[in-house]
Amino acid sequence: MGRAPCCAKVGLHKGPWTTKEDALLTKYVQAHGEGQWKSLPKKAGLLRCGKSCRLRWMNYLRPDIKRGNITQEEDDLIIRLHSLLGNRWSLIAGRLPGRTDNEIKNYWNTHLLKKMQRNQQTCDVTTDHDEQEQPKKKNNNKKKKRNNKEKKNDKKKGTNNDDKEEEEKIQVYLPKAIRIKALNLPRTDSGSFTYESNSSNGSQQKEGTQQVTNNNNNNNNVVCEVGEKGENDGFGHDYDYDLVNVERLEMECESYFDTCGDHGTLDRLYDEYLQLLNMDVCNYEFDSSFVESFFDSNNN
DNA sequence: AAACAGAGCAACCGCGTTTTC
DNA sequence: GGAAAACGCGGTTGCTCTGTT
Repeated sequence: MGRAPCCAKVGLHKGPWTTKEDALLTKYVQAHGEGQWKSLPKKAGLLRCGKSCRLRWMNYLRPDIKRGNITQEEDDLIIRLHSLLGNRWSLIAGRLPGRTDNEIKNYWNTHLLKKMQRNQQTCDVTTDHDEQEQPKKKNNNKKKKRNNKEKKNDKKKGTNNDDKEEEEKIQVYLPKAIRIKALNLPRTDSGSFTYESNSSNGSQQKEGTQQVTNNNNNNNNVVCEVGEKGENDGFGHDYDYDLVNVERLEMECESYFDTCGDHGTLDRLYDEYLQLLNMDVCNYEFDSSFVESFFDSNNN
C-alpha cells in the first residue's frame, strides 16, 4: 500500500520556477484546462512533477490571482474566519476571491499571529498564569527560526542538536483539522466553496455578488439572498464587507444542513471547539458566543 | 563594508481523502 | 470491495531580501 512519492523521480527539476517553465505551464493549461496533473508535465514538456505544476498554477499562475497587499477588510475577515474555522486555509481562501490558501497561510503566520500576540499583550489583564502561558507560541516561532539557523550552522559545523531540541519541545494543543466531508459545495480553484452570480455565465466568480449558490451533488441548488450588512464581530469591530462575509458562510452551511439533515459533522466541530475553549493551555481569544450561535442555528 | 539576524514567501513534503479500475 | 492512482490540504523548509550591529 501507500504511494510512491511523486517527486522522487530522478531528473525532475525542483526549486524556483523559471519564466520559461511558467510560460509552458500557462500555455498548456490555457489550451487544455486544469486537471490531469500527473500527466501534464510530460505533455507540456516540463521536467516537473505534477504536484509541483499544480501548486505553481494554483498559487501563482492562475489569471484570477489577486497579487499585492492584503487589505484591512481581508485582514479582518481572515482573523474572523480563522476563529471560526481554524487552520483550514483553503476554506478561508475560498472566502477571499483571488487569494490562495498558501498566501493566507503565510500571511497568517507572518503578520496576523504577531499582530494578535501584540494585541493580546497590550489588552490582556495579565496574571501570572497568562504571563507564563502566552509566550509559548511566540517562543515556538522564534525557536523555529532559531532552529533553521542552527541547522544551517550545524551543516557547517557538522553538529546535531536534535536531542536537545526534542527535550525543549513544547506541546501546544491545537484543534485537529477535520475535513467537512458532507459539504459538497462547489469549489473554487483553490479547492473551496465558490459563489456565483445569477447571470448566464455562472462559472464566472464575482466579487460582491448578491447571491450564494450552493450546489450539492443532487443538484439541489440552495440559493441564499445575501445583502451587504454592517455587523459587529464580537470583538468590538463593525464590519461592512464588500467581500464575501462570514454570515454568508453561516448561511451556506445552514442551508446545506437543512437540506441534508446531517448534523454529525457540525456536532464534531462543535465538540472540538468546546474542548478547545475548555482547555486553558492556548490562551487564545475565541468568540465563543459567535461560534455557539452559529452551531445553535444549525441544530434548531 | 561585512557579518549576522529576522521577515517574507515560494516551494516542497507527507498524509488523508476521493476517484478510478 | 479493495488496491492503486490522483488529488488536495496543511505543515514545514529553505532561499532571498532587508534591516541592524
